[in-house]
Amino acid sequence: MPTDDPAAPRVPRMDPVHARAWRALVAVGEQLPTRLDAQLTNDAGIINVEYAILGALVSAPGSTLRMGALAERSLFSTPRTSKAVTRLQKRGLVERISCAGDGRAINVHLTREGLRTYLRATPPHIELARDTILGELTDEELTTLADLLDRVIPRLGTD
Amino acid sequence: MPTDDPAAPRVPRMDPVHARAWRALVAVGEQLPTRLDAQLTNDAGIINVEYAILGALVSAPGSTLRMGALAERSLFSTPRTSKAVTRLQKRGLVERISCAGDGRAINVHLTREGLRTYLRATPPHIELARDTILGELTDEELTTLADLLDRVIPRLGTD
DNA sequence: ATGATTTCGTTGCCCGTTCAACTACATCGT
DNA sequence: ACGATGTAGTTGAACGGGCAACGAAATCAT
Repeated sequence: MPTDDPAAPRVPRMDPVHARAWRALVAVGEQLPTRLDAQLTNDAGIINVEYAILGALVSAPGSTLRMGALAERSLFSTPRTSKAVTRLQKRGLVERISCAGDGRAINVHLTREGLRTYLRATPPHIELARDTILGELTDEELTTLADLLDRVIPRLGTD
Repeated sequence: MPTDDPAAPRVPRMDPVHARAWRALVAVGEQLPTRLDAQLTNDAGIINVEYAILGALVSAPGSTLRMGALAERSLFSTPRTSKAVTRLQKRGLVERISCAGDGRAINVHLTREGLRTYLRATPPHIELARDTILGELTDEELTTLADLLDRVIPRLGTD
């Protein structure tokens, strides 16, 4: 009795070891961003891109960063960053300042309100990370996980 | 000289060990879905949700699954699944069959074209997984990664 | 100098996702 | 039997992201 049931045809299958890791990564990819955005929206009315931008500005000298540096740091696309900055600017959390030296460049500067929002969003964000990551994993396991992921991630960005 | 530079105020910081793992997970969450969709669109004109749906149907008895089972299996929201099925149906890859026993339920059935598309999409998908995951990691490391992620993932869906 | 090329950033269009109604059917209680 | 509650699935509005086209300023070549 060969197993060539037409309803379950022989289909190319991933190696089980790979499949397990792959499924897990995809699950993270599908669920984590949604979860993050929901939490941040709830706590501070922003989403993850915006939080990342504010965070980058907070730890930048003069609370200011050029548009491109912002995008590069956060690994976000340029249009995505630009539009996020526009949203933040409309809410007064950030301001665009044209760069003296280079007419094309734009400096993004964190306002006091922006800092306030970031400070308000951060504690629950940290809590979420703890409750999600550390909840089940030891420090050693977290380090192992980070080590492994850090070797996978660079391969995601390129062809 | 206290380090209370107004431009770099004391801000709540995540534990470095956590921070590293967290950053890595978020990076996967931001980059992997985009990458997946791009690849699948290129190879078969579908996106990941749709590929997952086709895949679930392929390994379902009778190539048929109820709407809800489809959503639950893939961890996708119900509207998302419904709309994806609509798209697949418009392209003839899937058909809706009203359930005899329960007037509310809908059975989703894979067409021959749908199977063809799935079979066309799968090999490059596997290649992508190999080139992305296995590219740098040994089988043992992949197993470790999957073990760790499988303990994190359940915590993403709740609360 | 001036035209060609490259770089920085923005915008428009299209599409997919979410969230909150909403329809339709089933089921439960009495 | 019949109204109340619950469940399956769909739909409409708002919104964010990708891609490609664009404008504007700097740089380079001759």
